[in-house]
Amino acid sequence: MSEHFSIEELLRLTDEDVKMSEKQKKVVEAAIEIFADKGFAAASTSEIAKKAGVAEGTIFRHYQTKKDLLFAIVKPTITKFAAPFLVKNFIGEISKQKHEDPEQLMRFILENRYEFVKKNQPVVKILLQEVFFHEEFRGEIRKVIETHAMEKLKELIVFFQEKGEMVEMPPETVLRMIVTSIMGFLFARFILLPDLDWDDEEEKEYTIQFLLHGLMKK
Amino acid sequence: MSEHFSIEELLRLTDEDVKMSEKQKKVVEAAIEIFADKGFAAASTSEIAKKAGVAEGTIFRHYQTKKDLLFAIVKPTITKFAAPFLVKNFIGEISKQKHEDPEQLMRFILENRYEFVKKNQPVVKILLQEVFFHEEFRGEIRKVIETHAMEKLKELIVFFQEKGEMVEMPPETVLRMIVTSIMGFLFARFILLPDLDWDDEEEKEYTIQFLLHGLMKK
Amino acid sequence: MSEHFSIEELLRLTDEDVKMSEKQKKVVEAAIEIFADKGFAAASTSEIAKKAGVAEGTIFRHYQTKKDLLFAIVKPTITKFAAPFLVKNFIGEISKQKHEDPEQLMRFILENRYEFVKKNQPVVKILLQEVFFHEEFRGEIRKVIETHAMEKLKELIVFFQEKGEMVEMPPETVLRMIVTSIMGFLFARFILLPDLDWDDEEEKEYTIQFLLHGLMKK
Amino acid sequence: MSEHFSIEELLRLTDEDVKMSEKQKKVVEAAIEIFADKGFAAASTSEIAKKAGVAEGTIFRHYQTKKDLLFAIVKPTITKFAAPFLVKNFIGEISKQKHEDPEQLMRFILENRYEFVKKNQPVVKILLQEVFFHEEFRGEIRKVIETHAMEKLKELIVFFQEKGEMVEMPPETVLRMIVTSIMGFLFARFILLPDLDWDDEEEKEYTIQFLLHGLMKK
DNA sequence: CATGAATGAGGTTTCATTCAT
DNA sequence: GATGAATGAAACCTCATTCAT
Repeated sequence: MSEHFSIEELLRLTDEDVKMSEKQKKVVEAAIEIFADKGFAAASTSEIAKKAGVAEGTIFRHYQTKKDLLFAIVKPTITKFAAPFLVKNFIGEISKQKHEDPEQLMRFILENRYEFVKKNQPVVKILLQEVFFHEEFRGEIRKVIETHAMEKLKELIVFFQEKGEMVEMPPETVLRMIVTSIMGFLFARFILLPDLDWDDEEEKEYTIQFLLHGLMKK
Repeated sequence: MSEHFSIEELLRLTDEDVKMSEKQKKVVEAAIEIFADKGFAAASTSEIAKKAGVAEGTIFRHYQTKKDLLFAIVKPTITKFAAPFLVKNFIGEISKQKHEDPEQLMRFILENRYEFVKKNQPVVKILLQEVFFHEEFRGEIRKVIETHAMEKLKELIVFFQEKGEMVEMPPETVLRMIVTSIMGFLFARFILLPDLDWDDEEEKEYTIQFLLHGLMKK
Repeated sequence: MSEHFSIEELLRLTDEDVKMSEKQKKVVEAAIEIFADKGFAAASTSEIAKKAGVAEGTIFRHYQTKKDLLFAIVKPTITKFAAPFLVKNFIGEISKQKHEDPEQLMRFILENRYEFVKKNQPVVKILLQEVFFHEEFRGEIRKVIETHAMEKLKELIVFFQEKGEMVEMPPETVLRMIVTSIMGFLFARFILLPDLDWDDEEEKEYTIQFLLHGLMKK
Repeated sequence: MSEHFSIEELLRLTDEDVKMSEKQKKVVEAAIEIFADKGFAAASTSEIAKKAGVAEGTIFRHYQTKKDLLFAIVKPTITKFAAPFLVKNFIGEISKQKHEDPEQLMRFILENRYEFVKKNQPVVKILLQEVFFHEEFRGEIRKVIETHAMEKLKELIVFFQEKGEMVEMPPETVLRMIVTSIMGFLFARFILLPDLDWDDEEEKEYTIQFLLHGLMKK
């Protein structure tokens, strides 16, 4: 992938929605709702068709199989979820401006992914549910996340550790703590207990505090 | 219930559902394997029967529906997962002996649940996969965990906070950090990346360190 | 069959209940109830076993197949239903004593069969339901009724007609009117509308009146 | 509903459910044949499909359950069976033209229902067989027959009785005699002994004679 | 492009019957 | 004699997918 895509361009790129007919959009919307609700395997194409207000056959005009429909929905989200880390320039930019301050980095990541999950709740839910069952997803995630993003982040962690600001743990472990804490918050907030009465700003702040205390030296 | 059950006794107790015939055991084993592998909805009873080496009808002699089979497998695990927190005396004991030392408590919980998940990997995986789709599971978890265990733990947290040893956050939030960090580790270790080359003792130690740094005052 | 059986002997004969073990009796009782309720084909042996309080296998120790159980229940009733007409002596007796008076004959038949159906409601219901589906029943009925009873009754009808007391119709047709009227009453009374508030004596009287008016000359 | 429907129009009307595809018609035909032959519970959808020359799934595209198929076949017949009594004007008409003559009325009913049963033998057989097992049928019959038709007929009977032409019995009882005699004839003729060598015109005439003698004064 | 009837493989479940205990 | 676990065929029904219109 070229290194010169802007984020905007990247997102536009993965938003293939643009080329969709009205009916196709309806199909995707209905499928998202039903997949999120009862899971891929328990969802039936006829139910999707009914909810979308199209004929059963119409789905298969756009997606050769039910699985293709799932992939068309979830795969762009995998990419978009990793997007901020993907474009090397972007991380480069970040690290230049903000690496002085690991706190800033963590705040940025949390805030950023919070917004993303908030906006894409159902698809993220589908991804979480189905990642167990589809090697393709795990492969995609591995490819996208590990290869591109992790390296950069690990470099940053090592960089902070060498500056003496961050605790001495294997960078993979540090990464695990960060991801675990952030995803744990988002998971509790949006997936597990979305009906609780959350004070989002406060919880975000606590999560950052916890990470900083847990990972920063002194 | 008598107050003098040890954990060992309790676990043996809940295991004593085991008035199972040979064939029934085979069915349960096969079902666990297949449910864990492809998920409840995508698993077929005929496949389970074949793997168990029994006739398909045999499954339904013991479990009225496929769902009943799932529940029979998963529900005891929910209880057992919460068992260490359930017996009031046990927590009482802990808090008496160890409340001087929150570190001891966290070590205990982590070690304890680590062993549990290690021993029950497939069923825990099934639970994680299916908790999205079966309100019964969420209800059971809510009943078992929140009602009994959480109260006790929250009290402990408040107790530590009042002693000035623990950071000032809502106890629910502290709990979320603890659970998130421990479960995040276990999830990465056993479910998401079980094939990585983990140094378990080291990772457990880091996780504890992270929690202590993140949550303890000074 | 010998001509010297008394009715009592005949009934005792067909009441094989005598040789039944306690469990077998329970099975038959349960089967009657369930067959009458949901029909033979929709009744399951396991349901019968449960209601009878015996093991599933026990049924098949006494009756080789489910169909055998049905036959064991219904066939004696076919015989018993026709019993009053079967024993030649009996009809001979009747005709000697009562042929002066066809009214007496009709009253006797109606009263007699009324008591029988009343006492054997569920089995009669089963017979009516299943006669459509089992040639064996139709064969049995044909054998028992037509061969033995009908001839005698037709003779009687011809006898009355020759005496100028009864309308001139084919005796089969007269028989149809009698059977139809009596069975129609019993069917409405016990099977179709058993919950209505019947004045049985009155309705029996009307039925006799109707038959007499309809079939007697003058 | 307009008051000007003739019976012919009405029957055509209820037949106009017939927006059936070729295959659907085949399914219904096959189902009628098999239901009539072995009863609803003992008929299998796979047998119906085979006889209809369609895939088994095709049945369930048109009828959600096997029971729905049964109802789709039988319910219109219940309505049609009662149709001649349903249209108020029709009975009104009859009573105006023919109430001078109860004989005319009975002849009309017998003739009319004779033709109907003759044309709809298998479905009527199914109805008779299944009415025992499906409360829905009994409910439908009650609704259709009792509510609409019976009242009118009872009024007529009372009318005849007041004119001194008909015997003094409760009108329900008179009705029972009429229905019993007519249905008894039709049942014997078409269901129970259809293979006998019937002289239909003669038997109809005898039935009428029997009813007239039995119910008319002098 | 869209439809929806049709398919047929496969799903879960029921059930009469057998047989070792 | 009685039990009830086990069977496996067959029941009803669902569903992704195809294709003529």
